[in-house]
Amino acid sequence: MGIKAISQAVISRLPRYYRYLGQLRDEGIERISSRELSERMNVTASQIRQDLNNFGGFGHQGYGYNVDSLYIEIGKILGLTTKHNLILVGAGNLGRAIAGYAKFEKRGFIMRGIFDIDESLNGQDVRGIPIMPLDRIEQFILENDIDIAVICIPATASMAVVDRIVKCGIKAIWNFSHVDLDVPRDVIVENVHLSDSLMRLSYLMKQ
Amino acid sequence: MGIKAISQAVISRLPRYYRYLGQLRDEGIERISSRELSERMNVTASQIRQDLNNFGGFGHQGYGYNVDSLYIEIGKILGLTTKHNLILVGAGNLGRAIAGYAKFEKRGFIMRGIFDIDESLNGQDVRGIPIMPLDRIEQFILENDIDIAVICIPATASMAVVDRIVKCGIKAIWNFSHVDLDVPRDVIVENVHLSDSLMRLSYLMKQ
DNA sequence: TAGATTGTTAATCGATTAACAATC
DNA sequence: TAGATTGTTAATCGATTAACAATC
Repeated sequence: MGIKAISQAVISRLPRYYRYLGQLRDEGIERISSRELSERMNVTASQIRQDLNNFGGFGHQGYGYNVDSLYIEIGKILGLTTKHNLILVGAGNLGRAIAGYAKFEKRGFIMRGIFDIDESLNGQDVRGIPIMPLDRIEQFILENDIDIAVICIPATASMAVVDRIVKCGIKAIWNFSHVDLDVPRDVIVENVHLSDSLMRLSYLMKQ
Repeated sequence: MGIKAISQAVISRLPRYYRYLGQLRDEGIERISSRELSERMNVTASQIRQDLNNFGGFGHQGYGYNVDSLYIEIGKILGLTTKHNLILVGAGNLGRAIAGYAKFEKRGFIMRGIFDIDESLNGQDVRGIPIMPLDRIEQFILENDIDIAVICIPATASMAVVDRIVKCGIKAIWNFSHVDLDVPRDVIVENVHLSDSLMRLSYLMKQ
């Protein structure tokens, strides 16, 4: 194949590069060397060059990297040029906060529908996105070409819903529930375990 | 000192161990071997034993680990036996969702006050936690022994607020804003970069 | 006791950093 | 051109896995 596997460590750093490059662009900075960027980001210049060279030679000897084009390239690598249709499962506080966050749409993530087990929410909406009863979720996924589901329901309820939506061809799950989901190998799960994060903070405070 | 530094990788795994042990306890399971736990958690038994032995020998040869006492020990290691007073900065949707999440209190994290630049929210509350104007934040931190601040405001506003609260002796920041905060070395920052997480998911979907 | 399983040392693997020839 | 900086190889460092003696 020629395509070598990219390590999780590298993948996790890509969004941060993207964020810094976006900021440099906003500041009107045209070019940057790996050394300058390394000082801003507090990493080694060597790491930046190694990371980027996993995906191609974006730099120019003696010049550095063009901020604008590197920003665009990393955006492509991250898949931000592809549109994704999302659904949210769980219209609680956290779910509503995420559905209400319009900025994701700039990056191609479009929230199409919200599902909740509480039928009394039926007919309500968040930012114009309708809240629907959970038993219509399969049909909605198939009819609206949904590929990402955001899971914001209690841990005990998650696995059952995930099993159902995976059967409909959902490709990725952004999981906010406090449980590790068991899915087929070709389904992506990205976890946001808030309580784990808070415990980590708690541990670090003791030191 | 005798205390060797614990790697970030190990620290990040601790909350997951805690979660699984809590679940085992709820299932009424009394003891577990590193091998059994490794199968549940999908890691190696060797890693589990190595990780735990950073903190002490919690197991018994020929027996394994006592679920209940290991759960308690990891809770202690994570600092969950210490009470922490929190404030929230930013009463937007995400902030309210976090303030509204009562479960953190079981782990000793008690939300004492909410601050927002929008003075019209003054007098409102979330779960009985008062929303106050931002200019009272310093006084509140000092008078209420606050050690953790949760930051849920736009990236552009974060650094200014963080500078102010760090001066009042805040020990840790749970940062939900999309920016890397620059703080003195003794202040802990734990980031929850939701957009980074979504980009990671986006990248993984392409593969 | 015999079997099971830990705690820990050694071996392996992978990721980060350093160095430098290539080259703009 | 001379200086700067990349892309990439080699060296180092750290984390994970394997192995096994200790021991319950």
